Amino acid sequence: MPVTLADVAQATGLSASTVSRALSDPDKVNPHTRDRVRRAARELGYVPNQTARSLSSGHHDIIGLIVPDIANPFFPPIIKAIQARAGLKGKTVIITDVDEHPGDEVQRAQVIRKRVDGLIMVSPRASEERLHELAHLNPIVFVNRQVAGAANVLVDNADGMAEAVEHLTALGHRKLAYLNGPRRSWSNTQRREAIVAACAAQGVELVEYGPFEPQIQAGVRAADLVYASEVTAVIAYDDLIALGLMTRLAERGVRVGHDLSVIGIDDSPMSGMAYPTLTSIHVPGAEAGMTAVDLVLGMIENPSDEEPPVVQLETRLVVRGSTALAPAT
Amino acid sequence: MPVTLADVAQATGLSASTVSRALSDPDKVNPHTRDRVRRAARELGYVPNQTARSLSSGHHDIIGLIVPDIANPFFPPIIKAIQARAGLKGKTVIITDVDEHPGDEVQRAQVIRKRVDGLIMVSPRASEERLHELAHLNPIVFVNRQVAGAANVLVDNADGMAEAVEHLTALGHRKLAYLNGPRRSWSNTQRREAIVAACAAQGVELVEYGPFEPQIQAGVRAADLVYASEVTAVIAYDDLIALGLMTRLAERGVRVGHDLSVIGIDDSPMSGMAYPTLTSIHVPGAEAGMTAVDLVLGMIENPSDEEPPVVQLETRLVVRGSTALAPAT
DNA sequence: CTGAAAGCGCTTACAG
DNA sequence: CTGAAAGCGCTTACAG
Repeated sequence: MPVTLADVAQATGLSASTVSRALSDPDKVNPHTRDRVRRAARELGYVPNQTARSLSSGHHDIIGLIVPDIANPFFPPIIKAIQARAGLKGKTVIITDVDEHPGDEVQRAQVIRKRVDGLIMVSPRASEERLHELAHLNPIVFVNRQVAGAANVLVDNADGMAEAVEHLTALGHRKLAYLNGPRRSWSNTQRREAIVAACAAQGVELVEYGPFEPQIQAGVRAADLVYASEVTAVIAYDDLIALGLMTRLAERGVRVGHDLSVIGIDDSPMSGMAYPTLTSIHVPGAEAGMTAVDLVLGMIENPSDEEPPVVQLETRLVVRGSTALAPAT
Repeated sequence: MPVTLADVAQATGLSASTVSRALSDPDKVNPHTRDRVRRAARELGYVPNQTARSLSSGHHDIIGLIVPDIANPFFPPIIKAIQARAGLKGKTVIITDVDEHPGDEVQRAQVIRKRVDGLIMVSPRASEERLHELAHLNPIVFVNRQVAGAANVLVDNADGMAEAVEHLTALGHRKLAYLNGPRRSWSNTQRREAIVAACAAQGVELVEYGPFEPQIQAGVRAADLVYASEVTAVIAYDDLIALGLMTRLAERGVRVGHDLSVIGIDDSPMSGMAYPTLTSIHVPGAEAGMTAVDLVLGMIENPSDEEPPVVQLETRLVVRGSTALAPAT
């Protein structure tokens, strides 16, 4: 039923080979022939069958993207940046959401790898051991997660975290809490180590709570722990936890940005819309996504046995309304 | 390099046909043979090439999903519901985000249609005329958008809107504003007609503003118009606009849920987290998504020339903190 | 229950 | 510059 290459060949009286070339490698064909083929193709409504093309050419012009949770506002900007960048280079991206199930990450990657030319995995939750299994399948780049020996786009939490602690110190805070992200989360380990170091360096007392899932509800739970403690400032593993925290504290009569200061991480779009607006550590997600596309395309075009590239990006603090002078004691 | 069916055939001394059957249609093969094949496949690390399988079988076990904007919190729950439901039936879904470009919707659909068995389009922005072009390509179902003669999962805005106006009337509001969504948006037309009808029926005065894009920033702009007007309550095209509105009004000293009542639409996860929490009209997105999967799979399995199915789902009002008694005049 | 053969719709060396 | 042929890795009637 659908129009095939053979139909176009027949209509023009040319061979399938020539039609194929005219359409996908025009330089190898007489300009006049090329135009004739193109016109016929258009008239017949010919659309190449990508599946057949992939099978014979061995490439798909598709990049696979695996993310933990598209409902987490940290990811959409990254996904969009990746799609935009890939589109610019003529590649399509197919997205898989694994719903925060670490076990699914590797399995889903296995399933789609034969359909894609390369993979990007953003903030994977699986163990490094399991991620290693993937490193040799396709060109693959890991974003926001260090995997030894693989291509990585990493975000250095240290700067932003140091700025955050510095900011709080300058406002007179002497005792603060860190709300941990998920147990075994690589990002959380990075963030935790950065804040411990920053607090030690700046002589600030630190208490920790958690682990908490990166969800608003977890922040709501955290609020009661914070309420019962004596800290004057809180840094949360991410904006979602921070937002849940603020909501619940408001219910209990705590004025965030007055009685208590709160800092989130990710600088997601919602941070500017919360009440009060949320001071947050900006993580360059879109930039990381674009970089990942460039890396993976480079690896596809130019498969080498050299050490895979590793790119480091920086974080920085964005000050808004949720941080203020420590209350007088 | 990768292990093929032929490798497994050779290893077992069987033909490729038998190996193929043992793996994908086990009932057609001697149980003993089947086990032998499976063991060999496992040992060799054989993974079927889906591209080849698709080319010869003619199906992909993939459903294509096209959404306007994954960063809009209305969509992730729908996407997740679709993925979950499809996964249950052994299908994979590939998501395409068209970044609110109506022109891309049809084009992207054309591009992926040869790679998928069916399409789901959620809240498409393109003209009905253009959408009609797609209706005959694949099995396709349109969610949250009426396209005559095609399979539709629709959401009836009338009930929720009537409840919203009723709720405000009961609180003493007599003059309210509707913030329109995008010009030419089908949903906006539905919502607008529903509110006009509800206000007329209940004797409430209505003023309109907009069009506004479904983005927080648009709500911020809307706030100043509302501020300058004399309404005591506002219903926004969606939660994002409502949230932007609330934020900006708070900045200007208006106490939402006291001086002014605000109602959003979509009941997105953020509505419970805003301050005050946002009264919103619940739209059954997840349910719509699951229904769409069932419809499209039904159409794939059972292509008929009968009238494509149309399912209607209901909306309802969820009351939270942003609506209150009209201020005494 | 199993195998040989054709075919899915392309691409791409190889000749000419 | 163009064509005939082989091949990508499977599936699936058709025989036996």
